[in-house]
Amino acid sequence: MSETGTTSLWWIRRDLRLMDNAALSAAAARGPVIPVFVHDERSEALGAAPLWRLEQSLRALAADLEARGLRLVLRRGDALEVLRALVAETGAGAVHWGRLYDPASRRIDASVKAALRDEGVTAESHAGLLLHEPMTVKTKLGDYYKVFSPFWRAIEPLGVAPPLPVPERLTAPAAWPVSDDLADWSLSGAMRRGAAVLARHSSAGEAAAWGKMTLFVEERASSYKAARDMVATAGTSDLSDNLAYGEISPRSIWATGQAATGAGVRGLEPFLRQIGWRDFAHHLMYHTPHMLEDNWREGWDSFPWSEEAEDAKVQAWKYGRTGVDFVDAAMRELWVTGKMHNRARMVVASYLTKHMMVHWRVGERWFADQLIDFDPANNAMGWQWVAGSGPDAAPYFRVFNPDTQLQKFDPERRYFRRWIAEGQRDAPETALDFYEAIPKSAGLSPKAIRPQPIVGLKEGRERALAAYSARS
DNA sequence: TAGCTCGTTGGACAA
DNA sequence: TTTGTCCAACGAGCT
Repeated sequence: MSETGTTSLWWIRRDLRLMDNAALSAAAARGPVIPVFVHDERSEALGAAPLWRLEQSLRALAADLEARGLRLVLRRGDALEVLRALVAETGAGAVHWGRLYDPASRRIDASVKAALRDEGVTAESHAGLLLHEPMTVKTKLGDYYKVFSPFWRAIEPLGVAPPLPVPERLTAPAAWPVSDDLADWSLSGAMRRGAAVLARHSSAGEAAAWGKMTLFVEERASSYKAARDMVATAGTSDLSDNLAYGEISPRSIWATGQAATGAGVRGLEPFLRQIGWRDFAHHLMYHTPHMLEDNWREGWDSFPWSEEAEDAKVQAWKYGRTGVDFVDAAMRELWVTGKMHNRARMVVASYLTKHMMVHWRVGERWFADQLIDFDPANNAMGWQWVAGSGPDAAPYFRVFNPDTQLQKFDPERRYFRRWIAEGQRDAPETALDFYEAIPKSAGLSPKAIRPQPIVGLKEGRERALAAYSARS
């Protein structure tokens, strides 16, 4: 395209940001950039909350692009067909994008790359989702890692590549291709009533992500190690959904953490280790993609888990009506905020898979529909870790006791009161929001009486342990 | 290679 | 109330 160089498509995946974006930088270095997001419902069936959150992220990115004289081009359909059509419409000579590591995305990447190159178009994928590429981290014997600690010991000393700045020059093309209207995609449709509730509790976009990062470094990092487990305390970075959509990159987080540590801020190490866990989950998904669907350890295939997702007890779990305080509070936090405290995730997962003896897949699917920070690798690894079927060495008798956990990590019952309205005279907004988020057909009311536990803690634990030791 | 050490997140019970 | 010990015994990764 004339004197301004080659026009490139920046194909946006899970990297809705301008900073530290290798694909955007590579495109911008060649000339005009056309940012394009392809919504491909057939190859990526996102749940209700992730779709809602995607819309927020797309809006924020569109505004950021507009401020720099660019537009966000939205198209729906098969990625390769859409990109081909755009190349033809715009005369673009290159397509750049950020790599993903789930099996479906890898197949799409490979086919897009091969087809475009065949047609003489430069097609390049770039790293940026993780601290380190999953294929580059290997044990001394050349295998992939199956245990986190040695994995972390291997990558932590390596440091990470410094983040890239926002490209200085972002040039618009001579003419913009037509774009869908985001509103027509109805990404919030599946959330129904819940969308308005979620909107009160989350903030999307690159600027919001950096706001959280700064707040964390300045006010939370020093007490993170102890506070991160206290479920009623705002002790974490709260960046999980921003990370899930790539509004901030892990390399930027790493660099910010290192700089803060250098400036004397303490406590960043355990936080950066958590970013390492995110890498580890993707490392495992890359090397053992069956982890997303099936037991990572085949030995668990014979375990007598129920998979009745519509069972009344599973419904009670989903709607925070198990009668177990910690579990119910956490499941309601999920309805209202689209997130759940990490410790609470372990507790509700343990209760579902052990006390209730329901397959982790049922819980994993529910989280995939409800979490605004949904990430396939993190979600599958987390569920399999708790269930015992995953790559981890926790002994099978490790069954969380929700009551003990609540005493330990919510001794003043602030978390419980924040989310459970029943029995409170002046229930807080957060607890009442739950009734606005759930379907009216659920027929729940804050005036209801707290139910008795659907599975008692003692019997549940004993039944699970018996089933585990009988496992052939 | 064979042996050694260690493994994110726990619970129950006894002293 | 707090602290220690056992639960049951695998397998990853290193040396």
